Amino acid sequence: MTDAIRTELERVAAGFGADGLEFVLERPRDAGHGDLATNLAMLLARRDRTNPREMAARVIGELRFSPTVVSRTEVAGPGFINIWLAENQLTGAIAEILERGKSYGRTAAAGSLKVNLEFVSANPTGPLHVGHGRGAALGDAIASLYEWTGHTVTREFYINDAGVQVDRLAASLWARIKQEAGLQADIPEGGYHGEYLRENARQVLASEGSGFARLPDDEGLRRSRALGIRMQREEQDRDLADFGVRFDVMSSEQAIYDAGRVEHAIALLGERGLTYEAEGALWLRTTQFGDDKDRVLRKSDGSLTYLVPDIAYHIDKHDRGFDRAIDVWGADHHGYIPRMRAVLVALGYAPDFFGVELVQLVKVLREGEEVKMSKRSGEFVTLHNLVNEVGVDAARYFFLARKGASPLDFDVELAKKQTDENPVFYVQMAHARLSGIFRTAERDPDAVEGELDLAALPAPQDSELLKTLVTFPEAVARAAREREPHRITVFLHELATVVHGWYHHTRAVGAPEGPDTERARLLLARAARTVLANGLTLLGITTPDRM
RNA sequence: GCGCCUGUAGCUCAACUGGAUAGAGCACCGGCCUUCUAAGCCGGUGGUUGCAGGUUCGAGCCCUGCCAGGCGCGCCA
Repeated sequence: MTDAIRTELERVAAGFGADGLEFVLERPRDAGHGDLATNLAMLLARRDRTNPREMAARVIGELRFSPTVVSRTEVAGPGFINIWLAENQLTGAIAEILERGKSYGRTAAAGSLKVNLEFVSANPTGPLHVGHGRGAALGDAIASLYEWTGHTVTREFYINDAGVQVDRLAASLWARIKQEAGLQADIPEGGYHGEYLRENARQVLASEGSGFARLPDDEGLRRSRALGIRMQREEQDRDLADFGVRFDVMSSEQAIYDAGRVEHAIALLGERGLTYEAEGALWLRTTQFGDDKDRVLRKSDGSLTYLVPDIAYHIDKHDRGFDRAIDVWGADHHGYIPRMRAVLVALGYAPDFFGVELVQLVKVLREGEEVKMSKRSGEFVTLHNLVNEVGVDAARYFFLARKGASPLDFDVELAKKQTDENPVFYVQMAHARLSGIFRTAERDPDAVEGELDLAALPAPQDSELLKTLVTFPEAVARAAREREPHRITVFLHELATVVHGWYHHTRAVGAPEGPDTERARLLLARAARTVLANGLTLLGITTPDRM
């Protein structure tokens, strides 16, 4: 809706010799400041060191808006240009919601990108915990935001099935198997002590036979490794599926080794002159590309550092033709970003090819007390338990209610509450109430059609709702641009507030203002229900019709 | 010691790439059910945006220096 206005402002800006100037066109907080406002004139005045209000007047003099688009403009405050839309703009915007339905809010990107979004990527050494859940919710929502703005997304999970961690898993499981069979064995240093491995051990003995525990250590370890990875992977996949997260591609570190891509990566870096030998090790010159020290690729004992398969993996993503590789990482890995970026820049990839979204820790609170997590001892809050307790909708909403970089307090009691204190219920309730209107009217909401008659919507709550609805596509676009899904939860909460106020103060079915108003309010209710549903669906949250 | 993140109402957080009078929820106080879901609505109390400077028409946002918290700084992953 604002495209035509932006285009005209850009034309005038170009006339002032400010082609491509990045000005803001936004909906002011204060309704008295118009439907839209721009700081264009203030930016021009700054450039020319002239009076911003005079510049605003000159800009307005150059603007040629159709009266069917803009009804009025004014200079305001320090030099803002406030713009009032023609009424039929709002009618048209609502018509667009009704027409586009489930796809309202989707926009086509100027240049459609092929995006790889890697998230969760947990070691296959134990159950997913709440931190993984936050990463899963965030990654999935960012992926959806890219899709909603016209890009193609591959959701990808990287399985670290080749490193030291899975060696420890194998040794730990092997020890548990022996223990379950009544033999003497200890969990090794740095191993996994969780109860889940005892259970896995019993499963192995049940399926493979009790003789399994008496295999020679090398064979027992080898087979424990494969079985352990498989069992952990299956459990993780089940937890993710229960959480509503689906991956397009599961990549395996081992497979990258097996395909020779790791050695290939070292060779490639060598060819580019990016490596050197020193102190018996092979080093990578990451300092030339923004890292604060060079990094070892091959240790003096001949083994590779974990950096190498990660490099190979990111080269692989590039080779698969992605324009963007976005990784969702735990915040404790942030020190790792400069070296990975340095490598990819060194290889000549575009600077914005690689991006990282950091996820801060989740603190789980129960009755005001922190539930402590310790992976080493195996006592931690699993995603599975959390979802069982509070449900997928609440878990997703809570994980997405804050930007990823902020630490999150997850109040289990609040998430379970079925009252308006709980934001997810508050938002879903708005949707359910709108659905209730159509039950009362005995109408299928999608069958309510016709042109919206603004004159039949006299209540201030009517116009507030109208104006809130049409900002949804911009909210989506911005959330996508910033990779910040929390902007959608903020929008949804605001919209829900407006819906509840509208619902309370006005009546659709049997509207006292008459049948024209009833017709218009049913259309408005349908549009509001659509937008709420689209926002919730984007975040992977259900849209109940009754609660 | 160095780097990254964070610091906004009693608590949890927003704030549209530097805009107009910093906003929500919870908590607290006071109202509202003959009404499509009171699982809701309306109003009120509550702020030196950690501190001190700087940049400019304008700073919660940018710069500098402090303070506090978290994370990281390995030929571990």
